[in-house]
Amino acid sequence: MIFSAVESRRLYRQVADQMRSLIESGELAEGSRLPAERELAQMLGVSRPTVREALIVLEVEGFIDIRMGSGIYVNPRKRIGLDVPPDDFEGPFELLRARAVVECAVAEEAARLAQPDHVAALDANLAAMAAALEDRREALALDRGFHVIVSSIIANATLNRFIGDIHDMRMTPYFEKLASYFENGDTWRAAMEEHRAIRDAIAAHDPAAARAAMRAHLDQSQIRLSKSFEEETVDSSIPAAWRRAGGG
Amino acid sequence: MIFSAVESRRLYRQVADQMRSLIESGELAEGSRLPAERELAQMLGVSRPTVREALIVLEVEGFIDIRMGSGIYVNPRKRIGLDVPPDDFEGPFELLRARAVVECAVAEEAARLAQPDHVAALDANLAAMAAALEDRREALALDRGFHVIVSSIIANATLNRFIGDIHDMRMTPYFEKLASYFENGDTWRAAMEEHRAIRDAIAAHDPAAARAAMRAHLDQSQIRLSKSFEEETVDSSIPAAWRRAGGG
DNA sequence: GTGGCCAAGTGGTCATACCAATATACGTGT
DNA sequence: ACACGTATATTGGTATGACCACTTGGCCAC
Repeated sequence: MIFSAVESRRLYRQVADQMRSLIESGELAEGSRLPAERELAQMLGVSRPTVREALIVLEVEGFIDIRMGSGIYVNPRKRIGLDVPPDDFEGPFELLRARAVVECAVAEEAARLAQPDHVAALDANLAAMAAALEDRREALALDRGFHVIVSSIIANATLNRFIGDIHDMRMTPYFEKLASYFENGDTWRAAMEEHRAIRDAIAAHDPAAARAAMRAHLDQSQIRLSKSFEEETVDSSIPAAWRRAGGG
Repeated sequence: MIFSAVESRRLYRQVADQMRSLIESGELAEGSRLPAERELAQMLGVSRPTVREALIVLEVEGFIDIRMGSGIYVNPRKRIGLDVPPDDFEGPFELLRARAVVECAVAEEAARLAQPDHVAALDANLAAMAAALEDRREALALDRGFHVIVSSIIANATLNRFIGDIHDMRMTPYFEKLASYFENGDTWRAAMEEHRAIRDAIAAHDPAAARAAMRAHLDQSQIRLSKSFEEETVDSSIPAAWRRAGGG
């Protein structure tokens, strides 16, 4: 394959990922003590500062507890999930299904309540997207922004938070890596056109059309995602579990 | 004071705390670039490894973005605060509206996918509820359980988590106090009957009926909640803001 | 004007040394 | 024999300096 790990070049990240896997898989029992930093450095073939940086990552994420002068201990598994919920990990297909359920209903309601300034916000978002089709980071942020704006029309903090959280999951390293496979200027352009259809339905105060447009957008997103899996089925870096489900 | 900073003796933590404050207070604008690591080290009077460790903390926490060869940039402010949501506090009416949007769609989909064991789980929940109408804690837990079971029929972890989280909010002190005003054996009995209607519609694989039944249940819940406000309008412990909105 | 090349700047990694806090072993006193 | 305190080994914390890899932007050739 042409693409290599885009971001994981940073060594301390690789070390952190490796250790996190060991903890998540249970190979490192809860409460057990890890080897000393100097030993870990030798075992992993890296320098001690690199090991330290990796350990700090895991400490901030809550996986381990570093005690000065004593050692490094594996924390008991509690609710850690900031961006790494180990057990009930949610894959992209699952996310899209959840979005289909929630955001279709949201779009329907938004079409009823939309005010002119809401439509103006959507237009501004579309204009910005048109200028950022080739910038992955910017496009992703604007995509999130569009859906958050639609949600904000309902003016319900609970729904806003949920939809914001869902999109924040796409910013995690796992999804970033996955996204690098199938996101490009063309896919963003298609997504933008689907956004425009949603905007038009909302501006026309047509609930049924808004729901349909949102549904179409998320269906197309799933199709784009599926295609990327078909093209890259050999890549073992994508967890096989992600490919299950998806429904239709 | 007796307690001193027990933990912050670690220098890189102090540095991280200091920088985090600057970002949160807005003194470091979003998107702006920080000085180079070497300069920061000199400015703060610490070594470069210490600065790096502090920066890694902030990166994992999501405050900054470190780009190799380019620099360190302040991330746009997203939802970072997990335990301090005083601003966009969500009242019970807002919660019910969010539930109406999401759970109606969920019930509709659940009616399509329900299996016999799902219906059996709902029946077991109803039977337990019938025996716990006078036990507030137990009834509340069973109510949560019913809605989680309905959600679980769709087998989508994201939705399950969202609905579970929403119901968990009702366990907070604010809601507990509020609930004590209007929850009693009669209200729980009414809720149980509405649950039964939802169960019947799901068992009959009737999506439209399931949606309607869920809608009716949440509408009735809102009416029960409103009634409690009418009766207790003198109680200042209930934030006035909660009374706004609610729709219908 | 355009394109490619190169060099300055920046984060990433390494090696080593020493300091500070903790844990353990040992020896002394009771 | 037991309790306590000190000495020492172990381990994390910080510092210094060097070099590598990547990004960026300007310069130069075309």
